[in-house]
This record gives sequence, structure tokens and C-alpha cells, in this order.
Amino acid sequence: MKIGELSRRTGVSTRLLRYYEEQGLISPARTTNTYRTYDDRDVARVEQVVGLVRAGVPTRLARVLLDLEDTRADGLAASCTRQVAQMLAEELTGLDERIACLTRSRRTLCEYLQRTEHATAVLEGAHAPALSSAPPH
Amino acid sequence: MKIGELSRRTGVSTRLLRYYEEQGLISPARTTNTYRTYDDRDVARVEQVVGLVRAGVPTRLARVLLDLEDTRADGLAASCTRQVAQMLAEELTGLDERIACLTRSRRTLCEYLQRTEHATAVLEGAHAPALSSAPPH
DNA sequence: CTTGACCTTCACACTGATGTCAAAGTCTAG
DNA sequence: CTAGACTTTGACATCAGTGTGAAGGTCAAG
Repeated sequence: MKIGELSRRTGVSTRLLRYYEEQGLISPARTTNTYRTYDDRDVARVEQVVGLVRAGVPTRLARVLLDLEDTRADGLAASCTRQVAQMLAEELTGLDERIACLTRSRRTLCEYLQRTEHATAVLEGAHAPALSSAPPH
Repeated sequence: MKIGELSRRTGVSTRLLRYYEEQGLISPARTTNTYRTYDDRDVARVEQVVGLVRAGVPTRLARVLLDLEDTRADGLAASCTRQVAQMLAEELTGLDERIACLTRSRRTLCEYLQRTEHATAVLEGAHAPALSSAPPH
């Protein structure tokens, strides 16, 4: 598919799709040697990128994480220098802190909404499952 | 305490502390009517702010969340307009998405590190507990 | 071949979060 | 009182993530 369709499917502007490519997050092929071409895997990849970016993960780290998933998907051996492993371990604790902080705020917000008279009205339908004390997934 | 000490305690630059004040996230008193004065609660508040901001929560939303916690701490009644409740509910799903995405990336990164020959070396000590499949808290 | 829809690159611009620097006021120790 | 450390405001700079628009190339339908 071309960039316009990918944009429609993911809700990400074409501008941003080109930006992500510039940052090395996606690497579409070129058909006519001028038009970018994407496949279904790119759709998933883009969705994950926007998720990470909106969660405050800088594009540099996002790239590393995506590369990691690619490596695993390819069944390649996990090997890297001690230095890199150390850096990734630090990123892991960074992720943990982010998750912990978000979870705390989520709980606060969630509890507040439940004590609100509009709770049922506002949290009906798709939002309802999100009310459990633990975050989904 | 004055801004310098708060900066030292929290690791947040004085510049950023003033910025957070400008954004309505902290409201220090003024002693000599020129110097900002902070108390211990501000330390906790600042730490929470940096956590939220680093997790991709915009300062505007962070302010809402902190106000919510203040309200709860004051034992005030939970009441707001339907509109506001609706908006907060949307923010809740936004938080859920952020948490889900971070959790997924965390798992990927974590699994990768465990398959690395440097796993034990790099994840020893304080980092070890973070290796469980579920994020902390 | 022309038209319209879509694509390309390039560039300017804005917001949010930060850093840095300058000019000037305040406070405390000596 | 003076020197040094700290503070204040304000301006300019940077980076990431975006929007927007210009100028022009590609392609498919009529």
C-alpha cells in the first residue's frame, strides 16, 4: 500500500509517517523508485510506534525496542556487548518507573471517577473493563 | 527550603522548577516576597510531576491529576460536571493505552535481556526484582 | 493528452520541555 | 561594609513532534 492508505489505516499523518522513516523507525520500500510502499507489518509497527511515542519513549529508544522485536521474530540469537546490555537494563528501570507512575495516576483518576455521580454514565460500554484496579494486559 | 535545595533534593533543575510553577503544577510561597519557599510536600509533588512528565503525560493533564489527589487528600466530595467527567474518562483510556504499550515494550526488552549472556551481570542487585513478568506496583 | 488524485522533497513554523546566559537583587559570613 | 553564594526575571537556543504549504513528479481514468 502507499503512504496515503497507511495514513488512513493508522490515523497517523503522512507527514509523521515520513518523519518516522527519517528517524529510522520504519523502512518502506520504493516501488517506482519514488513512491513508498508499505505492507501489513508496517501497519502494526506504526501503531506500536505511536503508542511508544505517546507514552513518552523517545524515538531513539523506540527504534531499539522495535529492532529487538524484529530480532526475536527472526529467531536470531540474543547477543550484544556488555555495554549495550547495561544501557538496555537502565532503560528497563526507566520503563518501570514510567509504568509505576502512570499506574498510580491511573488509580487516582479511576477512583475519583468512581466516586463521581457521573461514573456509570461516563464509564459505560468500552470503558467499563478499564475500571478494574489493575491496568489491562 | 529555597529553590536550590529543592533542586538538589529532587534532581530537577531550578529552571524546570520555575517552569512547573509557571504551568501551575507547584505553588511555592514567597518569603522575602522575592524568594520561593518550598516544604516537604513539594518535594513529593515534584517527584510525581517528573514521573508523569517522563511518562509522556502533558503538564496540563498532570495538573489535573495532582489537583485530584489534593482533593482526595482534603477529603472533599467528588463532584464535577458531566463534561469534565467525560473528559477525564477519556484521559483514563489514554493512560491505559500508555500503560499497555509500555508494558509490552517492557516485556520485550526484559525477555531479550534475559536471553543475553550478560543477563546476570547487568541485572544484579537493585535491578533484579524488576525482572518479574509483571511490572511493579 | 489532459485532469484530478496522489506522491515527492523542502522549508518554515509552532508547541512543549529544557538548557543556558545575562543583569540585577538578596542574604550571609567575615 | 564587602565578597560570594544564591535568587529573580527574562531572553534566546535547542530538540522532538507536528502542521502546513509550495513546487513539482506520477499515474490512472476519461
